[in-house]
Amino acid sequence: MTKFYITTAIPYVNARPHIGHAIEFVEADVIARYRKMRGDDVFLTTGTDENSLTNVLAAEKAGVDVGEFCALNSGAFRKLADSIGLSYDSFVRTAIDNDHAKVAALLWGRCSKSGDIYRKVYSGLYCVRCELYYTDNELVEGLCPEHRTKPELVEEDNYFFRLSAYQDRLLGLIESDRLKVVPESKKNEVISFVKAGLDDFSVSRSVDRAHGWGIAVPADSSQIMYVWFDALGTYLTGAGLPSDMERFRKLWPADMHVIGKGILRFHAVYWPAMLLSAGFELPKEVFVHGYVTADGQKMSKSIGNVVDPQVMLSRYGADALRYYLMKGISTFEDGDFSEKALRDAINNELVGNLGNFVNRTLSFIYDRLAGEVAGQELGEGKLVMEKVHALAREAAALLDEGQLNQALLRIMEISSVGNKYFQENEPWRLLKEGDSGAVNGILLVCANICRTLGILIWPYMPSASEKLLAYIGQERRELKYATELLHGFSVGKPVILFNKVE
RNA sequence: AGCGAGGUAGGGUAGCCUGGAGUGCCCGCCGGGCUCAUAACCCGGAGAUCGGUGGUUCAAAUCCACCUCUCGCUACCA
Repeated sequence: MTKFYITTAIPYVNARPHIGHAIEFVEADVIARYRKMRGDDVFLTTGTDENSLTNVLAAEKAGVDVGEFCALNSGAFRKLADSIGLSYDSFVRTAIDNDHAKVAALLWGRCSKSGDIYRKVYSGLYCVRCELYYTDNELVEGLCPEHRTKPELVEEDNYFFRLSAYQDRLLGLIESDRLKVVPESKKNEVISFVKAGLDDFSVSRSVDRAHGWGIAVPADSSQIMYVWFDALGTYLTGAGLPSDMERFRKLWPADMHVIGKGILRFHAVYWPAMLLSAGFELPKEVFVHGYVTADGQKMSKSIGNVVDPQVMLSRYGADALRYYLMKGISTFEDGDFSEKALRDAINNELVGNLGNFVNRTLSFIYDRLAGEVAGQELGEGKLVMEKVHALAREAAALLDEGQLNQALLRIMEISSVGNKYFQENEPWRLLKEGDSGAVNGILLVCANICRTLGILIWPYMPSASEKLLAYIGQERRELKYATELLHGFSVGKPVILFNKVE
């Protein structure tokens, strides 16, 4: 059994989850479930990133204790993960997970031992109101782009990581796909970023500037780790380091990090460099998805168009939301979320195409054939099954490449093929004419198509899949069964898989 | 300004890497069929100078150059 260790990025908890977080959860979950269907031993890690100054500021603004604030928002992310059906095996909270603090310290210690962490006086232009350093070219006419104020020249003593030393090795690893960056366009971005030259980056903050929040630098109580330094370590923590070394040895290195495009550098440059320095194996793949806009506009609090996934879940359920996110938004590009489109997809595709095909097939068998179809000469149905199986193999090949959106389109096409076949062969007419042999053959084909569909939709819509497979008495959902032809079915009374929305 | 992503029928998309008749999908529109099914399904049709110009080629939505428009990012945002 091949192990497959997959991670989602860990979101900041400075605000509640929005629809963009939901799409990442769904994407990672679809891949995880697909790998399970293929027979892999899958382990999925997620969690929340809590040691950031952003969180402290957000908590102060809300007038709440930072710890409570993080716990509250982390809970909201966990609730989203649960309700959207993310099949995670470990959930790391960076602020309170004991193992995680140990991992951060261990990582620091190993990088330090390699000689890649050093102290340096850093001076830069600092905007007090942003609490951020700016470089000259970020400033607009010498002023903070946000506040239009003149930044102060601040000097601070920090630790730095020798990223510059890894430039050539990183380039080689990424170009050769030893560290695979998907899609190719993102790989090219990383390559040009690395080629432009890598600067060492600061990996600590003064306790003062960090407002005392975060993981302390080992043996220096005046400094706190830069939030990304500890956050990336989550992937090691999730795998079991350091308390469950047996699991860690089995899972590491990660097979896939699923991330949004905004944090590509951290995952494809900083993180592998840190791992090289610390002497850990590198992850195999960084899988980068786009961002989601809402009704054509960027989601933002000021516009007031932030889509709350929890509201969508309560209105339409996890399967429908998962379906729409995977079908309506392309896997690697930015995409638009609209509730109208979601509702249309439910009514026209889930209900009209998939749900209807399953329903007309199963209710026909149940009502008119006493719930049984048995082996018959399939005739033309054989060609239809071949087409269905070809589409199933195509979908699987696309899923292998991470083309989640394209694969789902193929799967839905199977349902269209089924509807067309049913329509053209008119089993209801043949039944009246008394040709029960032909009717049986047609319905056997349709039942087999239902089974193929039931298996293939599992990564996308697990509940509907399980329901459907249960109705036709087929619980097995390994991928190999999706292209297998069964010669007999016994179906129970069908229940509606998807309901129309008004 | 720099970097990045896009511009394909009324709307939304796929195709572009690995050129080969504008090929496909979803919605909308028009007409027809059917009645097993959640007023659903099936068939047919109208509608596109594939952003523009130039180039490479026997052949370009697809490759190259330039132009134009839109959008995003610019370090702690999935």
